[in-house]
Amino acid sequence: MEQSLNILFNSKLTLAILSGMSSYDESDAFEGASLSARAMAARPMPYLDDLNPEQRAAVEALDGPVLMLAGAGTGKTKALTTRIVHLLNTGSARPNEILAVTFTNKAAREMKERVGRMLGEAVEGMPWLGTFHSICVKLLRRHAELVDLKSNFTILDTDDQVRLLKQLIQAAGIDDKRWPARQLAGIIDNWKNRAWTPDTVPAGEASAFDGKAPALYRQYQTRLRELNAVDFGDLLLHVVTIFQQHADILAQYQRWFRYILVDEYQDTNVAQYLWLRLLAGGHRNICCVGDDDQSIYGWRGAEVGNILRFEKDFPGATVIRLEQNYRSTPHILAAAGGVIAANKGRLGKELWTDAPEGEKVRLIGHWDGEEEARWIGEEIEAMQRGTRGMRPIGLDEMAILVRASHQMRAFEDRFLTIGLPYRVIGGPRFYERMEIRDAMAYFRLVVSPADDLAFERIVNTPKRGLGDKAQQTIQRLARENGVSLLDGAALAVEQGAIKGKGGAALRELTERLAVWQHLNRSVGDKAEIDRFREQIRENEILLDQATEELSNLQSTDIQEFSTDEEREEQLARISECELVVQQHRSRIEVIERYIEVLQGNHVVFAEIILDESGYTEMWQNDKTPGAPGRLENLKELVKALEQFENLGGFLEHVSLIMDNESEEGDQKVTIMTLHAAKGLEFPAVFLPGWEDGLFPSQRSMDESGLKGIEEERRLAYVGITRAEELCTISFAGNRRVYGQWQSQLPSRFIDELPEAHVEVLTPPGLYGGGYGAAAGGAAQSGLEQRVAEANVYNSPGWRRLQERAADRPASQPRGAKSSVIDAQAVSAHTVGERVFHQKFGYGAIIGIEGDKLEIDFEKAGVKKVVARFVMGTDDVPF
DNA sequence: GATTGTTTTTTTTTT
DNA sequence: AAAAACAATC
Repeated sequence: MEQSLNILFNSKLTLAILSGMSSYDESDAFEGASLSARAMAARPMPYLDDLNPEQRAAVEALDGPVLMLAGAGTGKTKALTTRIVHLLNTGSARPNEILAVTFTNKAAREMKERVGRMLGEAVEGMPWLGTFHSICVKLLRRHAELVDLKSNFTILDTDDQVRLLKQLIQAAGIDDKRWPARQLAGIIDNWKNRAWTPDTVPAGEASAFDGKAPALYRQYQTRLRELNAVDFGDLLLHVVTIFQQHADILAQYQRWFRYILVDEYQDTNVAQYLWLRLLAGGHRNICCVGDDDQSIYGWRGAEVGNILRFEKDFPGATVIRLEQNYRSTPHILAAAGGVIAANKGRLGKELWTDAPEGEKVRLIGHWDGEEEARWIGEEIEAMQRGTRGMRPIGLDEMAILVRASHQMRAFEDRFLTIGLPYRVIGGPRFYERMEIRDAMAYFRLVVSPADDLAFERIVNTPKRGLGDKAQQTIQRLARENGVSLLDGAALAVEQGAIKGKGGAALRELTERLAVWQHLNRSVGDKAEIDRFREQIRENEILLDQATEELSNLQSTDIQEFSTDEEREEQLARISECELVVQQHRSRIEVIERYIEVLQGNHVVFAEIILDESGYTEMWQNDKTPGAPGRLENLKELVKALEQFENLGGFLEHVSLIMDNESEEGDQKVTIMTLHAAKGLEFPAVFLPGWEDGLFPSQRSMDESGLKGIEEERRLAYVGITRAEELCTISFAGNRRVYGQWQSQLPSRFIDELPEAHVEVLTPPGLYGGGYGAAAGGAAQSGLEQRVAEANVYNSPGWRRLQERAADRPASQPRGAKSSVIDAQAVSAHTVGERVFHQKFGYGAIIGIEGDKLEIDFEKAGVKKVVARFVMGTDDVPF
């Protein structure tokens, strides 16, 4: 309803704008809406004075397609927010007619804040400023029925997805060991990113997963529909489908969103690109902001091609380059520029700055990863005090940016021992942690009883003695009766289909859930509250009676009883009575809490659910080291609830929020991945681990070849450009990989650093060691040579290690030394014999070790198995 | 079905 | 080296 009203209003405004767009002064032919537009147009635009000429051009080019190529630190967000303000201020659009998309919630939040600040809170929030995903949820809730969903669909995360796929894989009789669900989830995700439905997956791509992937994809989509659920990829894909199949709806939104702004355009995937192109198809008022040099999400479907192709997609587009950098020193920019110059097919930008020259980028090699961490720790402490005539730098102003999260450990270890405060950004997301997801599953089940996935997750968590068999019974009953799993469970309880402890526990669970669901429905119900109050009164009467009886009993002198028996009886009566009193008291307490819930206190509600389900207790009794932390997390979860209206609202928001709030406050060094650092800046940045295989990552090179290296190079560019004043790159000659020591070569990106902007430091402990970090690097020769001089490969220590390595024989194949023990003689099996194993199928014995057999299975590869789990076959060996 | 011991795998990056 | 997955045992 609200929508149609707005459209009515909107069409009036449209007329006004269409006629008056080119010159603001002519819109007075229209009254009503146009009046406000004109009034706004007359406002001064002080915000434009804060911009440089390019930024200003980008802000003022309101109509038609605009591509803003904004290098790192060039005031991109400023231009974008000012553009929104300008749109509003000129009366070109109302807040709800602007579609502004970002990739992360953080970026969306920041933009909202900045727009709000610039407008002085005059305009209420913009409903269509958000992430691709959050906007798609809104759209999809409105039109869910067009893709066979109900508008209260649930959003699955990766974990749910994988569990669902695992079921499908097993149901299809495929070995889920050889074809793990994770992998299939990745494949399907990829397809969805490219906007491929089960019907449009190209034949060439279909071969994955033994050629069964497309069929599984189709089944998965069917199953999702049955569950009334979508995954992340579906959010985009469904909306695109709706737009493609319903021209009227598309047209409505094309009119509705008068201006479209896109942040980080280089990160869009095909589905997002289609989505944007469809929406912008009418007026083409689309402004995309991005930097092809900062495209680092190719692995999750981002297409740099989208930004490279913009001018072809939108002919006549205005292209504006923001090249003046306000963040970094010239040396830092030049170093970054030197690295990125090696990439091909760039749109081309050259960053420049007015800032004073500052320090060169510093480069240092270390003996190993621990040494690197130690050095950086010392360096941070020195910089904190102020070193080499530089100002003291606060811990908050320093960051260590790593390629992969496992690199963080060395720094954490080191910083813990020297007591340097640090903060890790990234890591497992709060809402992905097991305990949080369990708790959320309980909440989901209370809000929507038909959520089968949530039910599956928590039936036996905490342990209720409901194993596979019991769960299959529930599944069967649910399927036979065409009801949800929860209802199926209720049926099972009624019919007594599950016996013993499990049955009793299941009864309690279903009853409890019924109570919670009732509470959830009755929030705000006055009559219900009165009913509970009545119950309290009843209990109070009973409590009074019991109390009185108790005091009577207690006032009787126990010595009055002549026999021991009588005395014992009396004592038993007293304790029974005490118990009754206690029971009434706690009942009253419980009901009081229920009343709080009914009065709308959903925080108490969450506590009740977690307590009564036994979930809190489960962790309290858990003695694994992680348990206290998990309880803390649960507390945090409950606290986070405070900010929402009710449980339902909380669940809705949380499904899309994947970034964990970083606790602010204390001075701490930040440790995070390069990916997480995009969009951030720090006065001092450390970039450790620049070694071939680690950075650029081996995997990236193996999987995507040259393209992979280019993306890694962009990652290097992102890393260097995070630094404002001081950037320190380092590498180690040796590093532990999977617990094995490996020697490393310096990253090829190091060779690409322009030597004029780099200072090579000498690591302490080499060349007879002991000089300060700043002592070395005076040679006149090329950078590469200087690196060679300074790095560990020329050091005596390095040679020593090489020699030692040569002495040691190459590592033996596992088990080789012990496989000849005489147990072979007593074994019932012989090497070469063909055998059968329940789980792994047929295979040939290739080694015998006591009662353990090493078998090369035909399907499962080489495994070690205990002999008694293997049956001989009559087949001739080999 | 849960607990214990053993083997295998993991290291990109995330809405 | 540590976590996860698995096999075997209780």
